[in-house]
Parts: sequence; structure tokens; C-alpha cells
Amino acid sequence: MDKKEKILATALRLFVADGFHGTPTSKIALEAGVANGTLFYHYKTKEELMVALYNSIKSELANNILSFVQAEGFITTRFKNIFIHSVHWALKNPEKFYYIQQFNFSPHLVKVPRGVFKQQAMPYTQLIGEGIRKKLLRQQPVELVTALFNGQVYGIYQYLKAADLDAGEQEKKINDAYDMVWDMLKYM
Amino acid sequence: MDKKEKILATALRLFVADGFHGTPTSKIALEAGVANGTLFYHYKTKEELMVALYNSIKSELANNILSFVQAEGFITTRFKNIFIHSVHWALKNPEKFYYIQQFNFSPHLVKVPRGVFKQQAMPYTQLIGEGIRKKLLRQQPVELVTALFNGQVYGIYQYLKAADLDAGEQEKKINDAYDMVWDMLKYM
DNA sequence: ATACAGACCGATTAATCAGTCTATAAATGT
DNA sequence: ACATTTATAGACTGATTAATCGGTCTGTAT
Repeated sequence: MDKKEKILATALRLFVADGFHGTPTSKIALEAGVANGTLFYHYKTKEELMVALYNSIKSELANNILSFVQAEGFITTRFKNIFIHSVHWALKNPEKFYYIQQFNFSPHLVKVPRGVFKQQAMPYTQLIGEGIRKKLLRQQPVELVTALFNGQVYGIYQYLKAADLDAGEQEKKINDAYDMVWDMLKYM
Repeated sequence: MDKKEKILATALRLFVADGFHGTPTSKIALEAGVANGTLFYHYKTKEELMVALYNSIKSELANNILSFVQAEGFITTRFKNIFIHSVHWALKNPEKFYYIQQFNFSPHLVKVPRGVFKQQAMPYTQLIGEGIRKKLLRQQPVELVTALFNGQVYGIYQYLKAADLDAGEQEKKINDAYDMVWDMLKYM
């Protein structure tokens, strides 16, 4: 693992544990096993590091989802896959999932160019748009359907995080939650 | 408005605009029109101020909702009222709504005693629990139903914030969203 | 009048920390 | 071999800022 990545990984762990303000760059460097100067060689400022971390997580997530969207199959199946897979990703990467929210509700969000969001939402937007056009999903703005869909991924995640179920029960609840989401979003 | 409240109000504005780290206590004091020492007279530390602000907003919100829950009427009507009213509150108090999320995804959250959350979730929990028992809502854990319900308030808020509709259209979308939520959560 | 309480003040301080600087060492190209 | 770029190191600093502290002011009870 090269130093640049090591810095990112360490920053993720510390930022989530202690917050942006609570983690000095010196601590990140120390725990990443690099010198202070090295950190600032790769990232000009602390904020640049924070933004780079955000972007790296976001695009990892986007690529991950994209591989599912592109898979063969009916729209409805792909729709379900995205939901299930998103929840799984969040459960497997709780720090990354948390970091995204932490960053989203920080004044640093504005440092991310507008277009990046549209770009990364594309897979969702396209699939949902197609679903609406083909009358598989509600006749509502694609942004509304997307927002409610995302709200649901977040909602079930919060529940599972607190509930502490075993793997089987957890899987069942994710499926139950999806059935409910489907009842909310399907064409009627 | 007494100084203690003025400090809270100013802190809210600045914390939302510039983040916790980005707003020095001296700036809060200055813009609140009080001396530096006064701020620390009322709040022993900066973090204590942050927590106090969080608690004050949370209980304002809880009281606000509570007044609706206690209103007469069918469970289903009250359920709908909570949804609609929560969205309205968020739209009318965007800074407070934002601050809650900001604080929720900060390392300071642990400074809030566990019990406070259960306490403030009570109105929801009780109503939803009753709805489930009376087979008006899905036969799922009350925590799951609550989480999905909250996810939806958040989802529609995000949509409305970005969509910039006029008052009439906005109201219509809130109602549409509620109908969808109802289809998700109602007993089948 | 006198005593007391507690809200308020703002200059000061002690500590922290983002970012710089200078010096090497690797790697890469010629 | 030599030159140039890239990567690494870590000591240092200047600015910032949370929190303190000694003291003032105002109202109220005695």
C-alpha cells in the first residue's frame, strides 16, 4: 500500500473517530507511518485531503453500484439489486458510509464541483427514469423517486445498525424493507 | 432576548454556516453582542454550548410534534399529521434541521445521554406501536417502521430543498410523498 | 446604608496545529 | 555517468483560539 493511500485510509479512520477538528494532520501522518511533510506533499492542505477522501469514497461506491446496474436483467430486478447491494455496501463499510454523511453536513461540501454529483447519480437517475417511462414506477419526478429511494437505504441502514441482528435475520429484514420500498415506489 | 438565548441563536447561525471548527467562540460572542467571558460564564466549554444547542433544538422539535400527536383523531390521521408537520417544520427551520444532522454525524453526539433519545422518540414510538398492534401498520418491529418513516421525512425534505417549487406545488408533493409512505407502511 | 449574589466584561495566556522550509534520497530519463 | 524530477523526512514557526481570571456593574435583600 503506497503512502498516499495509507494517508487516506488513516485519515478515514481518524476523521470518523474524532471528527475533522479533532484529528490533527500530525496525528494522521504519525499513524500512517509517514512524515508530516509527506502528507502535505501529497495534499496541499488538510481540506484538500478531506475532499480527496470524500471523492475517493464516493467514486468507489459509484463504481460498485454501477457494476450492478450494468448487469443484465429486468429493470425491476436491477432496481432491487441496487437497493440490496447499497445496504450491503453500507453495512460492510460503515466508516465510509459515515464519512460521507459527516462530509455532506460540513461546510467543506461546497469544495466539491457541482457536476460530480450529477455524474455519480447517473446510474440511479437513468434506471429510475426508464422505470418511470415504462410505467413500472410511480409517475413522479425522477428526483423525488430517487430521494425517497435513498431515504430508504439510509432508513434501513440506521435500523440494522441499532438492531444488531444475526446474518439471517438481517438479510430477511433487508428483503422486507425492500418489499415495502417497492410498494411505495411501484406504478399503481 | 436574554444573552444566553442570543448566544444560542448566533451559534446556530455560525455553526451551520461555517461548521464547528470554522467558528471561534470569540466570533459567536462578538456577533451575539456579548463579551467573550460571558459566553464561558453560561457554557463552561465550547462543546457544552454545542450540546446545549443540540438539546434545545431537539426538544423544541419534540414538543412541536408532541402537540400534534396529542391531538384528537384516528391513529391514521395523526400519523399523517406527524409526517406533514415534520416536513413543514424542517422547511421552516432549515438551519435547525441541518444542525441536527451536522451534530448527529459529529463525535460530540456521545456527549448526549442515551436516555434523551428514547425520551424524545416516545411520541413516534407509541403511536406507531399502537398502529402496528391495531393492524393499521405493517407487522414489523416498531423501530424498523420508525426508521423508514424518518428516512422518508428526510427524503422528501432533500427533494423539496433542491426542487424549488412554489408553495402550492410543494404542498402537493408533500401529500404525494405521504401517500407513497402510507403505501409502504400500511397493513396489507 | 450595607452586604451579597451573580451576570457580565475583556485582556491575557498557554497550548495547539496547519502549513513551511531545508535537506536527502529514490526514481527516471538522457 | 549525470541531470532532473519526484518523494520523503522532520524540525520549526506564526497565527489562532479555547479558556481563565481578576474585577466591575446591577439589582435586591437586610
